Amino acid sequence: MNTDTSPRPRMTRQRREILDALDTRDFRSAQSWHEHLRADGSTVGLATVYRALQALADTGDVDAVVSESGETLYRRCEAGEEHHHHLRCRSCGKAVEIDVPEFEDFAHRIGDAHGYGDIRHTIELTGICPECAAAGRG
Amino acid sequence: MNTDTSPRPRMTRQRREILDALDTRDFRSAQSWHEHLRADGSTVGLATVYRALQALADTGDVDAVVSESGETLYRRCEAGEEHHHHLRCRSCGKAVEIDVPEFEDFAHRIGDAHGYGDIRHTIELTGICPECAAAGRG
DNA sequence: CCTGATTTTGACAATCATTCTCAACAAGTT
DNA sequence: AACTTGTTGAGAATGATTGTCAAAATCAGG
Ligand SMILES: [Zn+2]
Ligand SMILES: [Zn+2]
Ligand SMILES: [Zn+2]
Ligand SMILES: [Zn+2]
Repeated sequence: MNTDTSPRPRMTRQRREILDALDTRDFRSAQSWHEHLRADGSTVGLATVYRALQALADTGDVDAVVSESGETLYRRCEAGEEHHHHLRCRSCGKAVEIDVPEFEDFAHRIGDAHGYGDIRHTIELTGICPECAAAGRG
Repeated sequence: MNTDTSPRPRMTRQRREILDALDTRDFRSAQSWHEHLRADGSTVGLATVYRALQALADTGDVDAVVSESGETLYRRCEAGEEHHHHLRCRSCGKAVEIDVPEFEDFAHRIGDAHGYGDIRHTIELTGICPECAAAGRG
């Protein structure tokens, strides 16, 4: 059987630029990343940014969370990082990675207890970071 | 000062119908609740359903969660119920309320540790309920 | 019950994030 | 260089949600 169904993506100028932009490790929407890129002189298209971020999220190279307003926010994940969660600033997107070890088991136990299978969980902490609080934002 | 800024909403036929429909205590999108209502003979408009659900969510009479696809799902909350979380079926919306007492404190401790204020948290467990699993859905 | 002040409704337009379309383009191969 | 095939980007399309506003309904008062 051939399990290599998807060839590795080609390294284009756009993909490079997007990867570079992601070094600013904050949570931002695809549109926001696009603005940043254009502001930096890039001519990359919005659709391309969406496609790249989704592809990266699929491979686990970036984290994606859905904000309270329903937008999807993306952030580069530390290489080789394991499953984890975030404490994110609702104002600027700055995030800290957190572990909630006790919860990982708890989730499955609860699922089993109610007969639910294929359990997935979401844990998101949001707040206002020190900088934003000091600046009166948020 | 007058703190009573919002008069209690008028009891209209539409509001009554929506409240009744909510007795089916599953998580459904505004559009889905609207379909149910129409299927039951109601002539309520979509915008009205959106407005009612949002108002109820604001007062805490219904729970609102954002699904992975970004849709907002609503479900009637048990009267007088305190803060809680859910284990929800991704296929049919059936949900069980769960407590995660250990986590409630943890959230604030983590926030303090990083200097983040106005901490909020989201915990959602999703899975496939026994019925859906048996029916091959999901 | 009638009336008027105010709220609510609903058809439809408008928004907004995201996805789709498809012809032009560029990466990587030979 | 020539070719094959994945990638791009402008703009259209989609889908959920919100805004608009005239018509209808609620609920005090009289
Ligand atoms: Zn911040
Ligand atoms: Zn986890
Ligand atoms: Zn189910
Ligand atoms: Zn909680």
